Parts: sequence; C-alpha cells; structure tokens
Amino acid sequence: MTEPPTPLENEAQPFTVAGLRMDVLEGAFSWYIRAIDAVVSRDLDQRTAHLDVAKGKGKITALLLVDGHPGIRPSQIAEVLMRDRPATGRIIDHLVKAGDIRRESDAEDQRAQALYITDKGSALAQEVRDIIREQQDDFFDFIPPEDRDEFMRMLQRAYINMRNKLK
Amino acid sequence: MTEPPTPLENEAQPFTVAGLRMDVLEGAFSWYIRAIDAVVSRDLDQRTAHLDVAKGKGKITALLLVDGHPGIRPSQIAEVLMRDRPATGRIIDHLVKAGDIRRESDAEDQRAQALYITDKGSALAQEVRDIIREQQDDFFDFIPPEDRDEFMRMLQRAYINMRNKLK
DNA sequence: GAGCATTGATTGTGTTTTACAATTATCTAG
DNA sequence: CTAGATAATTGTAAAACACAATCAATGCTC
Repeated sequence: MTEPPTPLENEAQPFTVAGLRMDVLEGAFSWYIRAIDAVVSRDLDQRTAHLDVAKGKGKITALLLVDGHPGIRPSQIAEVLMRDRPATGRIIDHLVKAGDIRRESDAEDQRAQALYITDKGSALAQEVRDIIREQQDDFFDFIPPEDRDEFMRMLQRAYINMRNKLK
Repeated sequence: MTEPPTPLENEAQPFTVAGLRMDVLEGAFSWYIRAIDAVVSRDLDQRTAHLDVAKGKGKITALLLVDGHPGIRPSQIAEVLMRDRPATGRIIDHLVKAGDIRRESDAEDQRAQALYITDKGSALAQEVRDIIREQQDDFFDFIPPEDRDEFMRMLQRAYINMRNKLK
C-alpha cells in the first residue's frame, strides 16, 4: 500500500498553482486571461527585443494597421487599441522617430494626420508577422488542430461582447 | 437595389475591429488574450477602486492566497504571481500598511516571513470574492452555461502549458 | 565547525505605461 | 460668424515592472 510516486490522473484532482488552491480565482475566467496575458506578453517582448516594436502592447498593432490601411488616422488606431489619443500619439511618435511610418496631413481634414508605412516599416511588419506566427506555433501547439477554431471563436466572441459592453 | 441599413448575418463577413481588418492579428490567440485582458483589468480596477486592492494585478491574488493559506511566505506568492520578489514584496508592503495582512517571522526559517490575514483583510477578501463573481456574471453571460466548462478547461490547459514552458 | 553556495527578503534605481488636464488648430452647424 | 465638436499635442503625475546590489539566515561539504 505504498504511495504512487507521481499523482494519478485527474481523479478528483483539484486545480492548484504551485501546489496552492486559488480560492474563487480557480473558477474566474478573468484570472486565467490575466495570467496567460502576462506570459504571452513577456514572451513577445523577448522575441521582439531587438526590434523597434519591443515592449508594450500598442506598437505592433499600430504598425500593422498602418501597413494595411495607408492614410489611417491616429484616432482610428486609438479606437482599436482602446487607448486615449495621448497614449496613441506617443506610440506613433515612437514609430515615426524610428523611421517605420511617416505622418502626412490628411487632405480632407487639415486637423487630422494620415499615416503611411515606410520601406523600413514594411520590412519590420513582415518580421513581426513571422514572429506572431512563430509564437502562435510555439505556445498553442497543445491545442489539437480541430479544437483551435473552437477556441478562436470563443475568444473572438468574448472580445466582441466586451467591446460592445464598453460603450 | 438599395444597400441594407444594417449588415446581414455573418455571410462571409470578415472579422474587423472598428471596421478595420487586423492582418495576422485576426488569427492570433495572443492578440485576443491581450485585448480581453485590457478590458477585464480596467473593469476590475473600477469595481475595486474604493478598496485597498485597487489597481494592478497582484494584490487580489496575494490577499486571497494569504486568506486561504495562513503562514504562507512571500516567495510562494511570488511564484504564483510569476513576479520577482521585489515586486511581490511591495504588494505585501501595501497590504500590510493597509492593515489587511500582517507579517510574522517564520518559526522554522528565520529568514522567511509568515503572512496572516487580519479581520479587516478577511472582510476585504469576502468583498473581493463577491466582486470577482459579479464581474464573471456580467462579462461572461454571453457564454451559454453548457459551453462555460469547455472554455474554462481550454483556458486552464493554456495556462498550465504556458507555465510549464517557462521553466 | 569553517567556509561557501543558496535562499528569503529589502532597498534603490531607471524605464514604461497609463490616465487625466489643458492647449492649439480645424471643422461644422445654426 | 460664432459655438461647439473633433483631431492631435504637450505636460504631468501615479503606478507598474524589471534589474542590480545588499543583507541575513540556512544548509551543505569537506
């Protein structure tokens, strides 16, 4: 009647983190989202450490938006990022200084800026796409291919519902 | 042949954010995780704004851990939080100053601290549990009850796999 | 039991993020 | 042509986060 060396299957095995029960957090979607976010973001920071888009959560999105939507305005980017305009403006500053995008004045509205990708930024965007795909492969390989669509749909629904709830 | 006023069902309707295509990010788990995290975290900050645990991602977890595990050490909390010890130490400072937990010296290891909840902290923990549950109800009501377990299992698996990948 | 690496925690520092207020310039409605 | 709304910037302050350095206690090894 000796104890087995490793725990058996999940036979009434409670969920623990580092051996500790997590109270209500065990059943809280938000807690997993936050924890996974921390890991993914840190990992992404490392993978992009040598690039202009390193650190923070807005630069990559801003760059790809400008690449995909020539003439886009900062305020549109701010809406996607769910940030205020000052925060978005500083992200754009950063990319402009790095030479990845450039500002022009919008022809139809003199107040607004129209943003365009540069050659350097275009190359960077391609690098970023590869990194995103690499991370996806490395981190989510544990999801069987047939379950990926399901997980993705759930995340998309969660995202859409939350955006709607905001305003 | 007039345009319909509202978009029809999702008949080949591509995924957009604020009307903009999102490039590779549309298929990136990490992007949804990050975006959802931003919404959930901001919302949680608002709900807890009047409490000692407001702002930041570590205080709630730390408080509940101390409540559920009397005598727990800061380093154990740090491992759950995936933060370094300085960061964890400051979170504990904050809760100690607010009178929610107290430090004692661990009997078995004079270097280590043993943390205990106070009456004030215990009441706070109960408030926090209610808030977590409220947020869960408000934000994830769009998931049909029969799908919740599935989503939760996926998130848990993602979390466990990522933790394992870290070390 | 003396030395030495390890572990637990704190302090200090610098970089970023993030939000809020105030300002300037442009556009649009009445 | 004036009032109010919109686009963006600048300034500022609070907070998060990571890294290095330090100090103390433990435990292992010879």
